[in-house]
Amino acid sequence: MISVKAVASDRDTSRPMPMRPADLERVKALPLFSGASERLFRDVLAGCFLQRFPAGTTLLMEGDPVDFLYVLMDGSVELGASWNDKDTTLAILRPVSTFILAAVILDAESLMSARTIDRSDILMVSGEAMRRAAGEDAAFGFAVAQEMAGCYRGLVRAIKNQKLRGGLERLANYLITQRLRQGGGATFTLPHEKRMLASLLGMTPENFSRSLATLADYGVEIHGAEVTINRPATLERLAKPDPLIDNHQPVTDTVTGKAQRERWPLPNRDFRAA
Amino acid sequence: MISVKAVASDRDTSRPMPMRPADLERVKALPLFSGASERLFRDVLAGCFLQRFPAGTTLLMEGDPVDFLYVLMDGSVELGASWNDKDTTLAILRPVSTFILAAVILDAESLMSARTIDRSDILMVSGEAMRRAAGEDAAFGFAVAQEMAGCYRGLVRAIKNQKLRGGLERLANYLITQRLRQGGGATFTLPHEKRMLASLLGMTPENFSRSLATLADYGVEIHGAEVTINRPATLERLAKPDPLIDNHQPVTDTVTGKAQRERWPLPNRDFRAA
DNA sequence: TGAAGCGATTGACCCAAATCAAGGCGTAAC
DNA sequence: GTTACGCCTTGATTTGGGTCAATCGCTTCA
Repeated sequence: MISVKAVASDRDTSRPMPMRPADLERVKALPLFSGASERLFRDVLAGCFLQRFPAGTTLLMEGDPVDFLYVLMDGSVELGASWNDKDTTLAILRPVSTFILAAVILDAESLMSARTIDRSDILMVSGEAMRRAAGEDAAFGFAVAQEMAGCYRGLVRAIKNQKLRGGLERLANYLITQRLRQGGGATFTLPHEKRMLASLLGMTPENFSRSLATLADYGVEIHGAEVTINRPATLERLAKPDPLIDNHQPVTDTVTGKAQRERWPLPNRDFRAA
Repeated sequence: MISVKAVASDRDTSRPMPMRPADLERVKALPLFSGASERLFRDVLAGCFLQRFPAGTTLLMEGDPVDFLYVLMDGSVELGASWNDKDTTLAILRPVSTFILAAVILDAESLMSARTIDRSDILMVSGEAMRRAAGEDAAFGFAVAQEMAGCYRGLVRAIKNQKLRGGLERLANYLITQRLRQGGGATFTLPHEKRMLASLLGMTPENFSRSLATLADYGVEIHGAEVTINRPATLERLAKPDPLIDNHQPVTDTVTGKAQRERWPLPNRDFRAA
């Protein structure tokens, strides 16, 4: 549970934002929309709105009906779940990402909660418009199917990671993945609070801390959020990264969708529908 | 690892089967295909073939390229994964189910292995035909998206089950779910070997056995594969079933797709694209 | 400049689950 | 029948991870 300071300040209230042309371009660049015709794109985004939320805002609770597809334009969002007074982090999103697409497609209640981590700008797109467009436009329907397939495969990886590996191994692989995603240098920065990473990796903050300390034996130096991997080969011998669990694709400007991440590093057979 | 006795018998070799009209009807009844036109259905299934496999046949290994959508018509199939000499069961399928749809849609390698548990009849549909049809026919593309969304939500439930609950709780909820799926009577039958259920629930066979014994205190009687729940309320107090984790939908003849299961028990807002 | 609050760390302890080992039971092969 | 093998169960032990508690350090705010 992260509490949010209740400050009576304008900064901390959510509010509508003007939608700039640059924002539109970034949305259009998403694989989900990049194949759409100008007309379909306008139809789907008609009535959408961009909104700024303060850090710690609950966008959606588990079980809530889902009326919008959310697109994170700026900031970061945590997807989580809870049961019986326990809770866990299922994913941490960075721009530009869509979320709760599955619930939108099925017009179902959300199985996850969504909360802003930092102040975030979020585009909200009519779920009804999404469903209508996906059912009427073959190319768009296929793009939705591909995006869903990518999300599905991300979860398969997550379950394998969770069921087959121990905490230390999950952490080691997380660090290797982060290193690659941040350019591959020896030093990089943990992108979020350690407590949240612990929850994402399915461990307590205490064990996360202890596991980080253990990794010193494998050449991992920690100073605050700064991580230095001095002996990558040693760490990999422990982590045993596997392309069928870990998605080591570096983050680029041109590749942002879950489906795209899943297709890498395969050669691009005809990707979009002919 | 389940070893298969190598018996030099005709029964134990896979072989093509004639596709009966009744089989076609059962495939057509799947939500994935039920909205398709006769023409699209014929196009997609052109070149498909039905094949009978003996028990224990590996249909697909992790990392294999996926050329076909598989449809389990009869028998049962285990989807699994392994890493570092450990392995785990991700799902156990019963007819009529499709599998590895996500890999087909993205033309990607499989993240899971697939193995027959019993002798099984499996329909193999060209992945290329699936992708082409999904990209050309809006209704079919949307049906694929819905099916993927249903599969996705099934995995979200699985991760929540795994990360938020302990072994005993997972078992208790599994029993409650099985009871409902088998008609809701006090007594029902475990549908698979205990060792496989243990793997599905993320525990060792030893702990599975011990956990079953523990549940005697909660009114659960075990005789072989026969389970009797004498005090459902007591068991539920332990299990704390949650509609956002457990899918308690009873199995019916008319509802078979992953997407359909996810929509229940919501009222049917216009399901198929208008 | 404190004081409060929160995240991170560390240590002591406990519990759940994995491992190792042995034995029972049912089924299939000979 | 009898043997062999696989599955299941049960017990003893170990281990990974969770819980509880105390402390440190940083940031925020009065």
